[in-house]
Amino acid sequence: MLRDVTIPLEPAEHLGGSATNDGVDGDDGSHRAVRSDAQRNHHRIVVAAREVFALQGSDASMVSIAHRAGVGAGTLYRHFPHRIDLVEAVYRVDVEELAVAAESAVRDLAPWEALRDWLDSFLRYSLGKRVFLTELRESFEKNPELKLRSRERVEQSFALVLENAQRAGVARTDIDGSDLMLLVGGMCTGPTLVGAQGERLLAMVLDGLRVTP
Amino acid sequence: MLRDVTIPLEPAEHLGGSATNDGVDGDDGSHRAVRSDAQRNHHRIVVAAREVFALQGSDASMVSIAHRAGVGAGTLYRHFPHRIDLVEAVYRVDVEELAVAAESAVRDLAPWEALRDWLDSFLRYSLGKRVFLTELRESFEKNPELKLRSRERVEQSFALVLENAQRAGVARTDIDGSDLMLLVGGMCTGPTLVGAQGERLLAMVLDGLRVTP
DNA sequence: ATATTAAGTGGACGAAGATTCCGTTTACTG
DNA sequence: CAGTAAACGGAATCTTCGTCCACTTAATAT
Repeated sequence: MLRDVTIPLEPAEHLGGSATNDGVDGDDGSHRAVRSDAQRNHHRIVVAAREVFALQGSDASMVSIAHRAGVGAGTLYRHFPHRIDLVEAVYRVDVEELAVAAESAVRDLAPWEALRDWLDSFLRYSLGKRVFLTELRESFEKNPELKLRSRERVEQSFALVLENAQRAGVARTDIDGSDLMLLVGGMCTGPTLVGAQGERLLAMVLDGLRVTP
Repeated sequence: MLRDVTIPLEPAEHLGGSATNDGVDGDDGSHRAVRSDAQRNHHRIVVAAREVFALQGSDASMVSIAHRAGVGAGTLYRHFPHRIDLVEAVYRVDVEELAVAAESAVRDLAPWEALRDWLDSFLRYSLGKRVFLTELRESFEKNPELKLRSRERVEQSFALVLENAQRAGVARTDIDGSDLMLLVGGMCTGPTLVGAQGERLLAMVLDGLRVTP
């Protein structure tokens, strides 16, 4: 996938950042366009990072990523001031897919089935994207003030499917989306999780979630 | 496997590694007793670590702990070859308390109440001992082969209260102690957990856990 | 007491990684 | 083509982990 869906790029003005200006020149008009080599390097770094993360896990060093991308450390840090920025760039597409899946589930399925199916998608996703969830968790742990876009996007999806089920009267109303994300996300980032175990636990959580008839 | 019941609280032994020469070796006969300064330093390091962890959180450096204990880095590493060994030593008492609480709950309460109460204790404990759970999780993530005694002790407690309820027919039988620990522990190590949220989620988990009448 | 000796000590040291700094290069613009 | 700001890259710095080893000391033997 080289040219992916044009993700609505945001002004990117959260703290310190403005790092992930994704190659596309926003026609502000007042300043120069983004240089072509910068665009190219940005892309190469993301690709290299994806490869290295897949290969070495989440303890890959920044310099090794820079080296594989064929750029210097300074260049990497110019584009991604913090490690988490790079991680977010790598997994942006996946997160977007999850969010879209939540929306289609809500649109196409009955409320309870939408909730169940999307949680199941999330679970299967987690099993493959442990690196991402781990990194996310760790940066958030280190600095809870940090607003992580991908995190918020996922939280929105949790809220979407849950509130949809709550409005339909099939899910208990004393918990909210971030509660549920804490529970399911926490279990999915557990280092010991294996496939069948996740399904068992998810079934139990769904039983606890369903409104008692 | 039977495990030796640790009668004394502060024998100067090493954890981890392969040398599981545990506790006060009674009649090895051939070697010297533990030197008094070694014993003293062991204790001072644990005390210093407790203070530093409480003060700086889990990202406290080993050298800063060594310095506060008034010993060199080498001494610290002699006593605690890995960071997790130190963490376990610091929180050993707390873990033991939890385990004892599980046993008394099972002894003194009805099965379901024992399960509920102990999970609640675990939750309240987690809120205060975030450092411990985080460290535990991280070392386990880095090396899943590692056998961590405190982790096993907690897992045993989960299994105890759960299986007790299952035998009494009040808890679903398709999950086991480590499943439950993954779920509840995962949620408790979440960086965003706050008091009321934990209680809400725990109530839900208990609903999902209770056998449907 | 004193000598012996193995265990214990502490800080210097090297590896490794994160992040910054800055002289040089390069792609746009006029 | 020249001017310029942006981007580059890698050397330099900083921090922490963990090891090593020459020296010290407490327990034991004499």
